[in-house]
Amino acid sequence: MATIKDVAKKAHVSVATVSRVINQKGYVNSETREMVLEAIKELDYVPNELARSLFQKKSSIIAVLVPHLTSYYFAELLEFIEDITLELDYRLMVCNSHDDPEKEAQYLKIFDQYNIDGLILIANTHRIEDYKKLDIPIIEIDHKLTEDIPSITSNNVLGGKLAAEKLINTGCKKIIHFRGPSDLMTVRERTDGFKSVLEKNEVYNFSYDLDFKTPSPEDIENVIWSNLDCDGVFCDSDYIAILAIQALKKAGKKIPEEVQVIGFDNIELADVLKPHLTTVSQNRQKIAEYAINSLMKLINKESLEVFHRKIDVELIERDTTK
Amino acid sequence: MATIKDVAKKAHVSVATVSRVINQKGYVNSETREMVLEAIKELDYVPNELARSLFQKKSSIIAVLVPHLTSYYFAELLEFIEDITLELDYRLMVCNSHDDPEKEAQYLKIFDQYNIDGLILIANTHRIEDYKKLDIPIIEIDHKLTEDIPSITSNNVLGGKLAAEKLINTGCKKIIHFRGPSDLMTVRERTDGFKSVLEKNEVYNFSYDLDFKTPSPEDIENVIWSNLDCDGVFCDSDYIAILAIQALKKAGKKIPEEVQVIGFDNIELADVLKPHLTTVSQNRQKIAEYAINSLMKLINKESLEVFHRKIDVELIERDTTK
DNA sequence: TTGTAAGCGTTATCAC
DNA sequence: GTGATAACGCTTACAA
Repeated sequence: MATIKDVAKKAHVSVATVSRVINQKGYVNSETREMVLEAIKELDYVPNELARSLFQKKSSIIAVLVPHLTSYYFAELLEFIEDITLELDYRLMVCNSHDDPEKEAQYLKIFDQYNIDGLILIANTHRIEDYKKLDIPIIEIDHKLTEDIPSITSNNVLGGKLAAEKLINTGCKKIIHFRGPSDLMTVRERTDGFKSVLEKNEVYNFSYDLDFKTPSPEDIENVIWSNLDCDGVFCDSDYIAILAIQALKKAGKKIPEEVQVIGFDNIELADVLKPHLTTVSQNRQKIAEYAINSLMKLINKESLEVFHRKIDVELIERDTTK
Repeated sequence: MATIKDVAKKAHVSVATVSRVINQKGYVNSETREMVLEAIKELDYVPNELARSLFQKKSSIIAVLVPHLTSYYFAELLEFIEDITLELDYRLMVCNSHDDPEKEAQYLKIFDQYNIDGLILIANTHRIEDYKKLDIPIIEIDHKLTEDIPSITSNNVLGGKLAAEKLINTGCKKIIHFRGPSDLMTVRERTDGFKSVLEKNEVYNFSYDLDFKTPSPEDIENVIWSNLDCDGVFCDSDYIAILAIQALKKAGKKIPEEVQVIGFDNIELADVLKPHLTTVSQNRQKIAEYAINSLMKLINKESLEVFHRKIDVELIERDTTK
């Protein structure tokens, strides 16, 4: 590994000059520059980012703390985030919390140690204080833990409303809402939006809590078998919706003629599996873009025009609704 | 952010002593140690890993280069890898190549810049020389690009054989093999294993190439409609198998009575979607464990007892075979 | 326009 | 046992 010294020696200049060339800062004679560039090329020199980081107290690394890697929603979000950060010449450190406070704490420490420039936080946790202690910029996705930490979330209330309106407008009279854990803000918001519309229209409905990561197919089946007269199902994830559809089919229900189903997320499978799933689409690309964008602003000490941003969701109508 | 100097000052000792305490190296009086520990706690001090890395020329960061994040197979592999690295107190840098040589090249540069300690390579690429130039330990997963780079792969030949044997033993006479891109080693190996058994038994079969990331449902459907007399389908991924099952159902085929289907990977959905999919299971946990294990050995300058390791696959029989 | 040298936060090698 | 101090590879005043 060639160092800046090697380059300096080869180009017969000082390390300061080489540094100026690399960083395109300060004056440097164009002939000298050529020599240096030449030497850099010959030696295959790349500046050591660690040394740089040490001096500048910034690492060009940003961390993403996610609760899981294996659910499509998070994986795709991460993929978008990675795309953008690479473009901006930042690196990505993945931190998988497994929703485990212990692991989060472990990572929290690491962020300081590596001069992480910023953190994208997608956590179901509630250890707000620990995050506030961190003196690096944070952008939260999906949740809004506190007013102090800027956030990007989907407009979940709208999502709930859109689903409810669709089901009502197509004549549903008894609706099951298979939701996520109701202690999550996203879930409560969707429920609020959903119920607000249904109650105004006096349509019978109830919510059943499931785990997002491993929703129990048996539970779903049981709920459906004890409510065979339902004609609408709204699910807080497409994965849950897929399970619900299976249960409904098993119960001999025709979709969408007898029962309509709406999912949430718009994962890849929603458009592939049959029947194609009507779903509330979260714009993950936009979420990722705004998140990184905002994070960059904070890193550059600029202020955010919108501190808590809501990204609109959209109802994608496919074959599980009329 | 407190530094080692702050701690030294507070504890009325030199930085050298603090360093000794932190690293538990060299002699240090137990009373002094107590004082230092006290100071560390009071100041909430954590050593700066970048400075450490700079000196030691190791970063405790390992990089994982993957072709995608959104396919379940890679996501879960990454998840296992992250689990293990965190346990070993290493950080993970995710590098998503999108199968794009440009991006790979970009990342290749970065590995040097950050003193990355090792690389887990899961690439479909063939830029062997560039990787060899890298003077960091590499473990390759899924492929074996060259004899020089140690690899961990599933026993794909065995996978193909197991599938073929199952189909033959249950009476299949005409078998379609929906495989991945045949320029991939994994795919060729599976094909080899598969065909070796079928040809020995003189069973008619043919292979059809698909993209792993976005296999075309239309292509699958077309192939099936032009081969309605087939009674066995072997797919190189569970995702493909799911699409094939849909096409078969649409064609009015009964599974497994009229047509049997076997997938590959054993993703989560295989055991959830109906009919539950018979599949060749790749042991991702074991692959991840061996990969990190081997990488650690290389990092510690130890030699590997097995340079190219094959992990056995297993046929998981569910409801799509007799 | 260029070079010298201090400093970023560590660790390790010496003396003492 | 402990403390100076050089070194890791870089950037940036400040001099020249």
